[in-house]
Amino acid sequence: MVKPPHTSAPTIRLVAREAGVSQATVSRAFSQPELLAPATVEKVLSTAKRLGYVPNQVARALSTGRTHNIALILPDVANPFFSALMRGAQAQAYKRGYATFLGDSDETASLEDLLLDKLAVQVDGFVLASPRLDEERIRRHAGRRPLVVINRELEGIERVLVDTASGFADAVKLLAGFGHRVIAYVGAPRSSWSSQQRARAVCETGAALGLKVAQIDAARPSHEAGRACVDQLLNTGATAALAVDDVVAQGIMAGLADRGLSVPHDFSVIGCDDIIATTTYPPLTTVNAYCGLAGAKAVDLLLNGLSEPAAPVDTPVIVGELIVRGTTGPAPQGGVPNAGAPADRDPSSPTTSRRRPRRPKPEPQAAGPSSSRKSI
Amino acid sequence: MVKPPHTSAPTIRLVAREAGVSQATVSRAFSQPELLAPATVEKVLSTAKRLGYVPNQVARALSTGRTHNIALILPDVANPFFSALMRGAQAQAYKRGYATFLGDSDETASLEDLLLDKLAVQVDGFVLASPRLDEERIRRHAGRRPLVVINRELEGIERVLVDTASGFADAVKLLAGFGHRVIAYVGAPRSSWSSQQRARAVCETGAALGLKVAQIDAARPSHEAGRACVDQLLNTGATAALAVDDVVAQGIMAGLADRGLSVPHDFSVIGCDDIIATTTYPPLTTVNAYCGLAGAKAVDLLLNGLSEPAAPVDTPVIVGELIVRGTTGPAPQGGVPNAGAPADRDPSSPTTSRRRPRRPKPEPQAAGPSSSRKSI
DNA sequence: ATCCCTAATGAAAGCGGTTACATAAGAGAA
DNA sequence: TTCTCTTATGTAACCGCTTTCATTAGGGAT
Repeated sequence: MVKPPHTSAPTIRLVAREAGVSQATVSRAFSQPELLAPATVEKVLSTAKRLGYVPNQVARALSTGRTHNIALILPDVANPFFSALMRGAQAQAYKRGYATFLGDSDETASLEDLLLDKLAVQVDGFVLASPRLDEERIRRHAGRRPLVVINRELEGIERVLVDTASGFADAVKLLAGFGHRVIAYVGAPRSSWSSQQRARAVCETGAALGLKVAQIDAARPSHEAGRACVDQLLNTGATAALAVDDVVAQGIMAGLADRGLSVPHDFSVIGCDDIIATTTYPPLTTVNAYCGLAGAKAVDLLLNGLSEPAAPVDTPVIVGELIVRGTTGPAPQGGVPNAGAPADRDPSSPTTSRRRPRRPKPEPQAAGPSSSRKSI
Repeated sequence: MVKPPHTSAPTIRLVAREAGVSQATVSRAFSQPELLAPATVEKVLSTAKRLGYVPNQVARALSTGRTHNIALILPDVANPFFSALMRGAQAQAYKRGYATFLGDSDETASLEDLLLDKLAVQVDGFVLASPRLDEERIRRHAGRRPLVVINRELEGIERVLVDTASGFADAVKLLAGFGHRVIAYVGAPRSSWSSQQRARAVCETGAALGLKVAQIDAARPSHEAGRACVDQLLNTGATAALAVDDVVAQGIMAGLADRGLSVPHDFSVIGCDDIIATTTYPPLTTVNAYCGLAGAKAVDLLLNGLSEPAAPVDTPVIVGELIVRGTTGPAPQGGVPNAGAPADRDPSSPTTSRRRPRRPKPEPQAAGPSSSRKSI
């Protein structure tokens, strides 16, 4: 037997001997003190403290089958939506006495599968955010360990959904009120539950208000994709765009800037998630997706299910709200000004008739609780 | 004894019985097959496969003292520097067969301490990124479990450092070449090792080139802080700023925009980390800190140390390089134009003499491998 | 044929807890 | 007083796997 790498910690046996009680008593002093005489508990805990004893989670897990760990599996930690989600989830798990494994699937279904397999024995349950896995395999994993899914609808599997439909509907109304007649939705691939939901809300509300709605689906919802689709976007005749998320919205803003168009004077942009929205310039009008809350909720659901296995499947829905900031304004009279070719395609072209708009009024400090982005 | 929540997996005993061998043989078939006759290994593995047996990590950990887990403790997952770092670390750990716990200390030393305590028994070692903890406590934890620190110098403790000094020196040279005579460094609190290192590089190089260098220390390195310090920044007479990280740099850009100043025409800005640099507009000139690489290196160091405990303390240094993009340009003739008060302080003031600069030439597609920022 | 050595396997004692079951000591109730 | 029922604690059997030590069977060497 290989000795543990460092000085081995005091065990329950040592504490028992020192306190003059049995192992069982020490164990109970920690896990079920109500079974013991108060004086005994006191005695045990104090000697434990004196010796620096801490119950060994691994041993406890082996014996009880409860690890007090959960795992959070997500497609990409570097995506701020997921970072925020993770932050919320980890904090909530910690609060409830659970430690969190992180699994980054790098957007691939197979890696997701492997992570789920590998971590299964070490955790009491999983939170699976925006899974890339097919339904069948998700169900297989769910059959082995409790599992909560975020942003995917699977009948019979616990899930938390972020409902941004009403937020997007409000966003469309805002644009209609500003006089926009043609708007566009820039989405992710059709496989994304969230993107589909948002697209539907935009189309329906737009139709109800008599707007013309164009839809563009980016190959992947990235900054680059948002930036690249701007030509296509302008061709639709739209004067405003709603993006599937803030990152794409920011990309669209960059693309517009490339063409010398100013936001919101020449074009309005709305994002979703409210995660990098306050750091753009102008600050982005967006639909708050309460990412952190979604993570925390999922953890709660999972842990509640653990203590009450018979509980019925609950499906909390988080409703996102429109937050109006600086990237939305009146529709430009006469449509979008004839923008030059993008700068990087024609760097030598003279800067023609570029109007600098009146400065958008940035919502002063009331930009909502901005996520802290500190540095090293 | 409470039964494990779900269907219990087949154990080593079952496999042994089915294969007609002893437990020990099954165990060895998995961990030290070279001790067994090839035919036996074959027989055991095939019946194991048939039964769907997978060795239980928890039991293995209890018995061997090796968990095959590590923990990554960092101040804030939502900070893109740390998300990137985490991504690199987790991927590397996975490659080497280790699972990763995530601990977010929310920038507080005490929580960091608790996380280290709580996770200690479940992991073979820690990666501690930019710790907020005091040296004494770090050493205490390091005495209990192997521990690698990122971006902090502690004699005798393994660490990986990201050396951005030469990158910042190059950045100063770039600015000097552009004719800037007064520059400023906007840093984090003095407690940050990285910020100190960068400040020194800027001051020394600036002095060598005959530039005047101002230093501003933000209370926290956040977007808001960067934005808020712009007044102070302009008062120094500087025509260019180097920020401790990209987030602060982005904040500075927002603050300059508030005042109607354009980058890089009126003012040059340089960041650090290269993590959100390609998503700003114009794309940010920055010093690449190879965040992901730092995370991966730290994991390697940790795991190598685990297999060879006697190995000498190694201190890999990752050298960051200057990446020139669109936020740096020639110093404005006659200094920074007299900017109006920030928009949000005087929203009614007419937009006076605002010049729209010639469009900065954005480095076309060669903006480097942009981190993927996808959405749900 | 005898001895020694090696290779392959098994038996069983942990790893550090939890918990079913047994036991002992009081507290009421009859 | 005797019996039953709590209440507080101890004993010991696991949890699933690893590993030491013992055992057995061949395979040369002498």
